[in-house]
Amino acid sequence: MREKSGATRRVILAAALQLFLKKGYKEVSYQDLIGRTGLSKGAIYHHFKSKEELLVSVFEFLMQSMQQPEVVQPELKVKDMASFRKLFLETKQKQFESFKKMQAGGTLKFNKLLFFLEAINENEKLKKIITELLAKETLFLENCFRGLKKHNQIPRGSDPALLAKALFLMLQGAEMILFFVQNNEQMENFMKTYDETIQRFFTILQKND
Amino acid sequence: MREKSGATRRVILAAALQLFLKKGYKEVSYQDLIGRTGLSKGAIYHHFKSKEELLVSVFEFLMQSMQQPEVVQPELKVKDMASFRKLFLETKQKQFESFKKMQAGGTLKFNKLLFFLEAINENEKLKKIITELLAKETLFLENCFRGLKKHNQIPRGSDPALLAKALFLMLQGAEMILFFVQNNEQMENFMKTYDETIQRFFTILQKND
Amino acid sequence: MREKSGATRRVILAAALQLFLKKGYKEVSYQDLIGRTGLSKGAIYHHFKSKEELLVSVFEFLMQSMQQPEVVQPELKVKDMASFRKLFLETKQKQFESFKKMQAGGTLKFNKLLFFLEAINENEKLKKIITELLAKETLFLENCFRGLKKHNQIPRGSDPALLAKALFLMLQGAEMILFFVQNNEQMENFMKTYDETIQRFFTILQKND
Amino acid sequence: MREKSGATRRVILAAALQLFLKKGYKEVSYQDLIGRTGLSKGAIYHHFKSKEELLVSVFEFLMQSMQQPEVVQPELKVKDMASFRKLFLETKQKQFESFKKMQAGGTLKFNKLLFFLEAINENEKLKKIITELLAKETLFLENCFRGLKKHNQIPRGSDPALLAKALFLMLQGAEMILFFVQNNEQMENFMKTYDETIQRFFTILQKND
DNA sequence: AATGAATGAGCGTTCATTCAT
DNA sequence: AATGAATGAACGCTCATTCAT
Repeated sequence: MREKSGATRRVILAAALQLFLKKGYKEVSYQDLIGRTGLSKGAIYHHFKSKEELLVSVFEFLMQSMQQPEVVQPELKVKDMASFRKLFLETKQKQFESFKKMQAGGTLKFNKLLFFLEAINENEKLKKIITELLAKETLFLENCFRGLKKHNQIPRGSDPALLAKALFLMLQGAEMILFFVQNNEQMENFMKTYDETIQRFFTILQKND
Repeated sequence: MREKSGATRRVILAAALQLFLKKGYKEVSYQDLIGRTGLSKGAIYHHFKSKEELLVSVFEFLMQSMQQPEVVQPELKVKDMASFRKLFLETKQKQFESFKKMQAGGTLKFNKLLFFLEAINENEKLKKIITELLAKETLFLENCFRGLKKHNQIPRGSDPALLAKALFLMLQGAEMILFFVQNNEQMENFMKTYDETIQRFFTILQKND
Repeated sequence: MREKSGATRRVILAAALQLFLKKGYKEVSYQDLIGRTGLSKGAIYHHFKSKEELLVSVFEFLMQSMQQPEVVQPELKVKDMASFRKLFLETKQKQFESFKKMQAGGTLKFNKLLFFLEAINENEKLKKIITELLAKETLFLENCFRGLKKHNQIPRGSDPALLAKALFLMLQGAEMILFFVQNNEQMENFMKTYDETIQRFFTILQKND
Repeated sequence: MREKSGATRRVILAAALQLFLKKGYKEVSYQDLIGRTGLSKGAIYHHFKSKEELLVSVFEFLMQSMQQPEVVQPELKVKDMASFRKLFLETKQKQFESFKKMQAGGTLKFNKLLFFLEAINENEKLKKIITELLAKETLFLENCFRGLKKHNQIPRGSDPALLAKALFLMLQGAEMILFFVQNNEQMENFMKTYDETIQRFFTILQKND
């Protein structure tokens, strides 16, 4: 039965995404892709004319799920640390779930960091995409802090942008440490780490009120 | 004689280190190593019986230079933010320089992150080494904060361990972003980023005194 | 309807001819054919059931244009060297032009020799076609020499068949050298070479009158 | 047993030469080379770092045998048509034999023409080598005609250079026809063709004395 | 201690061809 | 008549590793 309407394309993308995140881009061979898709080499090449093109497509595919879900005016939703935590963790949870759906049952091994670094090395264009993603995440945090400020939940004179930047870096650092330390990354570990980091940040922030 | 043998070993290690940091472990071939050392394939195999063994050796070799130089009692040296910044940056600077010396004239392309991630994927043992290195860095920061606390430079009731952890994560996050954004990593970029991050951290810490 | 079908067939033939002459048979892929015709793989296979069948068809198609245009009784038209040259060059010119028309605007890259050799290797039947073509060219020359003989333009006792064979070989040799030496074969180069070769031949022939 | 002193290299060259002449450059795969040499793919790549480098090396290897054997002053040896024929055929014979020796027992399938054309297409440098080879052959013929002229064996006023050029083209043409017509090229066929062509040429030359 | 010849598995990619639609 | 999805063999080439010298 000849597939239509991009179904095969999506099968390849999902398989490639899982494999790339598990083993890294370089380490994934067409043999692996064949094994996981059940398709022939030729079929894969029919849809993506090179491994690099596949990488770029997978990347864009991934970005759809990594995208900060469109949170409408976080500055209105965040009133205190509790609502901040709630919103942030819910948002991340949604990300993971939309990502999980993409995986279509594959194991969620999630070595995002290695994959991103390799992707950047391979194709300049992907660097820009990642940079934009990171900027969006920072902006999201900034808006949250704006909400907090309005409710006097952060020290007077604090700059939401600065706080956002700081927390963002901490979150990134924490995530990175996870990649170094964990072997079988699970969503729960990430969520726990995010939560701890946010709490740590607020502890510091409020220590001297 | 023995001396000479050790010398060859070191030649290989230095070449491998440069190449691993530049291209990543997987991407480096024996061909590359031959090109940079001027030695034969057999000679390299004579000193390291596999690529993985070479990786481990290079890693240990690298760790010597990455090692937090033995700073004697940082808690005695740090009195205020200025002396904190000074000590931290000087320490990092020394690290870079000892590393530069190892490179023996090679270009300092420094994709540490990719290399670390690949190394961890390749060999479990290396994960432990990295984890220890990170712990040492955190401890160093903690001792610095202890010095600050003694001089009442941080809010009363603040936990030096907590502050250390937070700053450490921010520094890691900042370093990571650098790898994503920079192309030609230079020592200067790292130093500048470290400095900015520290200053940001203190701005937040002192905002509400 | 039927017309249209024949038209597609001709589109494919023309594209294949150009490509075969430019890159050689083996080097031309269906991808190339798709690129030049704008048709799909399936469409080409619909008209020619294999690459070899396409080759044979292209070959026959080419032969129509390579065919010695039906020169009526060249022995009546050739009276001296001047009329010989004129007739021969005009005939060749017509060949080129009919061929150019076939190309439908494509660049006239004309590596006939490579194409012929590959074609022969691929399909025994084509060898016969080429052999017949060469025989026809020789016969044409022979008839010309008969005309010359009638007007006593060649040494008494000379055999027109022998002269034809000799000149034919020279022309073939000259053409071959062109393929070795030229990069971008142009009709002008061929015409010039033919002319020079004929003149050389007559110089030798008449040296001792 | 590890081979030394280029023996393996020579094995590869001889095998490649036979295969290239038999099937043409493009058509020969590393699988073919492995089959004929008994070596592994890696071994061949150890000696020639690409197929193109192998082509160039084979070409130079071939040229040693194709080289017009150093005939000392042919103009002194050639006195009449008989001695001309003798010298020319002996020289060709020597070429074939030195070439046969290179083949080391392989079948003498000799599709020189296809191989040359492909080689030229592949690598510009080889074109120059061929051109020089052809020039040398022409010069050899010219010197022979000089000898004939000295003994008044050619029409007064005839230019040895012109005669050489003409005969050379005829020989090339004759050789080319052979490639089109023959399937299993044998030395004998070539020798016979050369001889016939020379005789034809002289018949024409002397027809009108 | 050091060389470099040899191995063979595996890589990404291209190819002519088939066939359901 | 025409499309394009799918196949799988074959391609040139690189790789880490072994080993006789």
